[in-house]
Amino acid sequence: MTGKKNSYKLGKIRVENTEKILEVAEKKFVENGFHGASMQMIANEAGLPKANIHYYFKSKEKLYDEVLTRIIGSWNSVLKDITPDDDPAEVLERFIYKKVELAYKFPQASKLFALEIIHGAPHLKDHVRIDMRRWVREKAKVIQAWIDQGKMAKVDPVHLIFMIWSSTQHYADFESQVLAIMNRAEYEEEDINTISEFLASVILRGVGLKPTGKIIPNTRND
Amino acid sequence: MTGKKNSYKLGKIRVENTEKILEVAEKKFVENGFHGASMQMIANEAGLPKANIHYYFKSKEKLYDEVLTRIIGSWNSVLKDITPDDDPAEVLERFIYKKVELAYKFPQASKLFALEIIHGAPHLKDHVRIDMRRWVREKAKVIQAWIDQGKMAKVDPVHLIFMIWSSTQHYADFESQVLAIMNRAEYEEEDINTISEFLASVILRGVGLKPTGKIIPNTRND
DNA sequence: GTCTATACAAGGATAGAC
DNA sequence: GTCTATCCTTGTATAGAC
Repeated sequence: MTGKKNSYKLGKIRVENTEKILEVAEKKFVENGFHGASMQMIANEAGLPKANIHYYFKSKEKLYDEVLTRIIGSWNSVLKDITPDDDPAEVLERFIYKKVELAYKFPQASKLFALEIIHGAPHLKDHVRIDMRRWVREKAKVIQAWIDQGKMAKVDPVHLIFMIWSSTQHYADFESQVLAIMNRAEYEEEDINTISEFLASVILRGVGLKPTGKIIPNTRND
Repeated sequence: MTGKKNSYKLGKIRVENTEKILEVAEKKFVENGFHGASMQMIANEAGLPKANIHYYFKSKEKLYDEVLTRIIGSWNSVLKDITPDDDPAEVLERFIYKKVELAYKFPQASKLFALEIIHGAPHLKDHVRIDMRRWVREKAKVIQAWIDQGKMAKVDPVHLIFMIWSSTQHYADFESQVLAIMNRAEYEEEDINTISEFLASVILRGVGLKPTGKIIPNTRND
């Protein structure tokens, strides 16, 4: 029983430490890039000796991979099940609001992913690429069905998805530029509503739809 | 005269070498990040001994700064003079086409700038920030004038500028993701036209305008 | 102006004591 | 499971020969 209690306690420390390390590592990788972030920096900020980081994660690469994997894993929730019978205005509006919310809540995650893609996605596993392609293909097919039913304007569904991705993520990835131009220290809840409404209104009208106005900001809409 | 001829010849070598170094450095910084790109790599690919890079550029930081400065300097051409009397549809359409063209022609430049901003813009000089803010304010003022004249829908001009930036730059910065999803090895001229037309059509309609159709792809429109 | 050789620091990783 | 001390590589930068 002592053994069990012991391993439980140690297990708890393990979980807490790895959690702390991953959190700090994400921040440091975003701020300084993969090579710019040193294990020493991460260890210091996590309040652990450098060797412990290597104990929990075999190498810097593995640590980075783990950070990246967790980020990607947390994204499979958006736009889960949509069908040709759904209302495109509602679905697209919800998609835009959700993406802006994610950009606001997890800007670091968005940034790290952006860095990875800009560098040519050297750490992205093949299955992720395939999953992403399938995800886009599926959603594009539904959008195309809406177009064929005359529910919305004839536009390329894939480029529409890119447009929603880029215009929403911009507020996370280019945060420092956006804030500098808007002369702000940081985003406020109000900005998030303004941004969501702006993007939803322009994009929906742009594809021949009308914003529903059904979405209540800052609540669960998923 | 010999002296003059000599310094001329040497000057020519200097220009050619610095040019080559800057070109290679830009590529390496984009691929590997600031810390990931070593002076050795850059020297090798430029076909020069490492010490020569230090001879032309005092330090790695200075080299990076120079690369960044040149990129920013090459961007002041877009949307130069616009006035409240101009036709918003024409101006915005030209803006979108121009930005897509830049993303296609200089993807590395776009990527390096994106990396810099994502990292919090630690190397961006204050005057650049100020210039950017002024640029946006000026253009926003003109757009607001168009709105006040009833020429286009009531939308926030600053967010509209962000939207055009983000959706166009996406094709450069997220190139690897876009190409993977589109199942392509690289962009072709045709893609550029498709993208420009898509973005112009959705954004213009989104702000209550009609695409003019005046722009002839792949020609000078500036 | 160019390049070889080298100084010096930083970083990733591990051995081994606790 | 934790941490100190250390190894070894790599990287920036420069001195000094040509």
